[in-house]
Amino acid sequence: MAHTLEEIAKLAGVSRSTVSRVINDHPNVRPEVRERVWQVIREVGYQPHAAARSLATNRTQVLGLIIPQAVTTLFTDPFFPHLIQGMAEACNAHRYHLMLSLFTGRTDQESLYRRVLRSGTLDGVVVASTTLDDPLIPRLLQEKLPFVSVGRHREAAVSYVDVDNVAGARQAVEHLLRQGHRRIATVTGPLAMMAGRDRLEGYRQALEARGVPVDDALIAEGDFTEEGGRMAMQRLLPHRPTAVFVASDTMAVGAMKAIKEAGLRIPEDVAVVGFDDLPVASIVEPALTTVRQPIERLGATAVEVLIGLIEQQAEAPQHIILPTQLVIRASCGALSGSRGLE
Amino acid sequence: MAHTLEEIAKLAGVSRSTVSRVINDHPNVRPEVRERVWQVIREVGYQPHAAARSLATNRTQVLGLIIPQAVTTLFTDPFFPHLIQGMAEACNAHRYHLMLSLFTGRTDQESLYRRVLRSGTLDGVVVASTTLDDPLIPRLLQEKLPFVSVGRHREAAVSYVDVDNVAGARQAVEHLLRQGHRRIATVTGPLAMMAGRDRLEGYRQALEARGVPVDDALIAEGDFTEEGGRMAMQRLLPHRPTAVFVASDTMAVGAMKAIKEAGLRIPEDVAVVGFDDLPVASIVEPALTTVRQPIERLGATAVEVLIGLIEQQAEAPQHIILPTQLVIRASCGALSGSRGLE
DNA sequence: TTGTAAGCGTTATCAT
DNA sequence: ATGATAACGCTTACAA
Repeated sequence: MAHTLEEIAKLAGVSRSTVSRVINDHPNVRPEVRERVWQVIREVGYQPHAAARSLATNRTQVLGLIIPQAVTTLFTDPFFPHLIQGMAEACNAHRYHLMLSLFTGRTDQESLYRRVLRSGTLDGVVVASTTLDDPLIPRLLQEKLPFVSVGRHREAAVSYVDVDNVAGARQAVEHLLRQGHRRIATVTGPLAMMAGRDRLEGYRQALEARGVPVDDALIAEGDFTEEGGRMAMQRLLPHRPTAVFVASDTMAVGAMKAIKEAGLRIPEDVAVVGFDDLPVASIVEPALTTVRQPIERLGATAVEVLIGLIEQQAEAPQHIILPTQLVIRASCGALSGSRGLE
Repeated sequence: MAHTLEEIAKLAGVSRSTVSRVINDHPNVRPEVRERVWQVIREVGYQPHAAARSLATNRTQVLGLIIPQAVTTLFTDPFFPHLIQGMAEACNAHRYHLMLSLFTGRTDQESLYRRVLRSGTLDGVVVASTTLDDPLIPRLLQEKLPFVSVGRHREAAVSYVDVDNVAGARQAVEHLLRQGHRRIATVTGPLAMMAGRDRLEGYRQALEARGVPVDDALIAEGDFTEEGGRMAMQRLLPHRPTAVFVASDTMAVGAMKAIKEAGLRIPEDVAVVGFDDLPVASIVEPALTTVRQPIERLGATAVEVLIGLIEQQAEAPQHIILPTQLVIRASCGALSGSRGLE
């Protein structure tokens, strides 16, 4: 069933090295010989043994996606499936494989780190949604394993791929300002994550550009979960915002619940804008105005950058920022124009 | 940086074989020697080279999750993230790794099959949501690679883990019958999938047990997508059902849209029950009554069964069915009791 | 252009 | 209880 180079060689009447050359597309093989060898390979359905090859070349053709402990609960967020889908497509296209390492609750971190990072199983790693001080990053830097972060990182040496969170948030808030809103609140993401900080920064920039003072009472930190969004919104409501920019759609769903529970209408009493454009954004009522980010492209790009690093077509650090796009639906009040504030 | 057995041996003043024995917990090593070797290993942070080990043992400690082409669009369904989470946890617990193979659109199927199944990279495979005639199954059978299907399969030789779709659907429909409904429609899953068929079978059984005739006009096939659910419901509405059992929550969201678009109320005019208990079930309005399935446990169980097969603690085929649970919310009208039909 | 042979880092068999 | 030594299946100088 499982053949070896040696057998193919015998069947084709050549030596092991010649078969190897054929398989690896080396020059210096007579065309007729090459063809004969391929013939045999196809006939018997030969497939090189990955481990043996990897032992000889010190390459595995396997990339890892590492999602740190803290976010495994968030794995239910559609962000990750999209990211993975993008990564998987890019991997397939480049003939790499994708290994998934979720640092789940009871896992012994250290042993998993070692098994994953030091056993030579991975040619490179994509890390997603780390916190700013995640110990994984220095660790990776020190292992000298090629890696790319999905999400900006302050450490200059880190290669990353990200969307333009600052600009996206700024657009969202500018849109609300254009509607005439002045008391605009925000539910931020975790400020321990760059995405959380960047979206808050975009909020600030938009207000300041318009000369609207930033009021700390109108800023509440969330944790990217629905329940977190709901609780943050409850803290904001007493300060009477007329609009709120929520840093993720999932949190926005929670925020909308809080608003409705308080007996207020969306968008008449409080306009809402989210971030992500997840499917849920068009399911909720009213449909959610939000900032769309190209998550699959983010994943594909991360893989491509990583492969570039591995195959040394590029040097670390690589920094790539993808654009976002404001998607206007009913929750911001711009469609009905009913506020008449334009 | 990357040490070898040889180096550890030298540092500990023993032979390579002794170090190997220590690492693999073989008996016949003097306790003091064992301790000395571990000491060195810890000091230098040695980690065995996976490829070398795998070449010698013919084991990789890697399991594959294969999702066939047709469903990659469905990867956005929260079903997969949950499944993966369960699988990842089980893998971590048993010191296996998880490799993800999505058969994405433009992929060359055959070459990916070969690279994945015949290169010896995987000790075993979990396949998810195959269609009944998916060529992958016979292929796997023939490769003699241990594998487990998430989802029942008619081929007797196939090991599988599944939830009790028939009983779950039956419960759902029985619940509607108990509410007094008689014109109960159903939006099925794809009938090319076992889950689609089984849930339809449960629907049938419930009706027949009550002596309610099964009316084909009240059965419409969906495809597990929201839009598919909406379209199927549109076909059903002219036949005036007073209730509908939708074979997935995602489709139920679409069905609810269709009902509302037709100017009907839920549950007063049409009661709705879904299947899955995804997060969206509690987000829609009214909240969706649905059949909860233990998706993470499904994933974990699949991995455990697979490992049993690989390590030969069990013989194929293994068949495991997990129970479901009816979750009653507002969309079926049972909470308000407003239909007064009880 | 092709073949020979020496690794790659383990495990496993056999002596000792 | 420990140490040589031969695999495992491939790549890659080096020779021819």
